[in-house]
Amino acid sequence: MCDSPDKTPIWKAIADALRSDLAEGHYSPGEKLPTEAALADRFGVNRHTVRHGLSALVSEGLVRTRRGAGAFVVSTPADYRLGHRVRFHENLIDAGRHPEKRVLSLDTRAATQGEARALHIQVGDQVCAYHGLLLADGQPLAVVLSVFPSMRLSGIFEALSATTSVTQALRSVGIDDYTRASTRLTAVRSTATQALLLQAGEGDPL
Amino acid sequence: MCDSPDKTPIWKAIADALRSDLAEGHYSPGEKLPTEAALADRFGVNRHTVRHGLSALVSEGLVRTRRGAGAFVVSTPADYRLGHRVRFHENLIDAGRHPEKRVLSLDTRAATQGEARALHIQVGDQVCAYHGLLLADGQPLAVVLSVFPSMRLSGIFEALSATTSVTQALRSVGIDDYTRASTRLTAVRSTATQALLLQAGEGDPL
DNA sequence: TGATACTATACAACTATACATATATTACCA
DNA sequence: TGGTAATATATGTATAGTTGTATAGTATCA
Repeated sequence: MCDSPDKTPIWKAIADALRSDLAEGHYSPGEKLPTEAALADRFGVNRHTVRHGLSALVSEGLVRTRRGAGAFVVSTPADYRLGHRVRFHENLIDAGRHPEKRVLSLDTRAATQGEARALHIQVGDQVCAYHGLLLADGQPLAVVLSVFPSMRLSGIFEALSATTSVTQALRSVGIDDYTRASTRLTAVRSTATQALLLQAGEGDPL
Repeated sequence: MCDSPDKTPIWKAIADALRSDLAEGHYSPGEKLPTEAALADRFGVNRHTVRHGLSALVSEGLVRTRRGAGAFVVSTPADYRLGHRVRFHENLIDAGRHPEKRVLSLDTRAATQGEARALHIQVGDQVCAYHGLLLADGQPLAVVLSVFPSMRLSGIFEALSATTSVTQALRSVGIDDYTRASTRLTAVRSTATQALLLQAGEGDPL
């Protein structure tokens, strides 16, 4: 009965993610895609799973592979923008809820090993850890924890300190900005990637 | 035969046995448990019975399974504490930088104690953990870890499955909708992710 | 009769590893 | 400078192992 929400194979999700990358012009024709190993690492899956996804793109004629060389873009899907106006899930979460963001704490401390590795910084380097709670209509929607390297944030901190004076008032604005800024991010690679993630199931880089 | 007046099902007994093994440190965090086949052989039962027991541990958050890889002991993270500074880091990404979002992994698992408390859900409830990396101009800006209660995300999951079924055609539309809908989530997501990471500690038993 | 618990079998999907083979890069030498 | 060999890199292929899922069957108990 309950058709399990995860029905998309990982390889297909990967194919979709790459296809959307192509459509976004992230890779131009003739350009070389990342190696299978790199992609496998990025998606946290096995190389064969990536290969499966790549082979789909190859059979679609979007990508061509050359043994020993790599995978190259042949053409970019043009029918990507065509809008079938199929409003399926327009009301997934919105439905007119207004979000709220609650700051639980903010702290400056040294980066842990994992964070350092992820951010390409030293283990001891200072990072800014933000801990917050996201609410929708008063209901907790998610706990959030972000870690930023202090170095790269120095400029931002200045901007922030300016805004911090407003404190709470800033909150909504902050959300707005963040939202807008990350909207692009989301659009860039999200649905496919998200689908992939859903399936990916913790690709811990052990 | 089963002549014994068993009141407790076999699968539960198996779960208990494994749980006590874990409690006694017989398996260290991150370590791989014996395969289902091996366990089935050891306990002299069918593989599915072992799976039933294992799934209990999984939903308890003690164990995590990866298809094709095996079952692993979840690394029990010490709850970390953040200080009480109040500052903001909201609009980091704009400032004209080129943002990128890279998905590291996505996982569905049981909520930890802290997460459950923050989200007002039960400890065992399923949550969707998203792990990503935020880049600006190609440089890693932040690691993000978000935890969402699966219940409240059911709509999104459906939406995703829907889009994947329609494949590409829906995608552009899906992205649009998704973007708008998940804008808030994204804002949340970035922060939430962190919490998870810190907890996960990302044990690198490399 | 029906529900529950377990068994049995089969297949799909993903992982892990190893090796073969083609290409790219570098080092070396004339 | 130019050509060749050696090395590293990347794809192609093969094999085996593991989890996920689906289906069907049997035994027990209420």
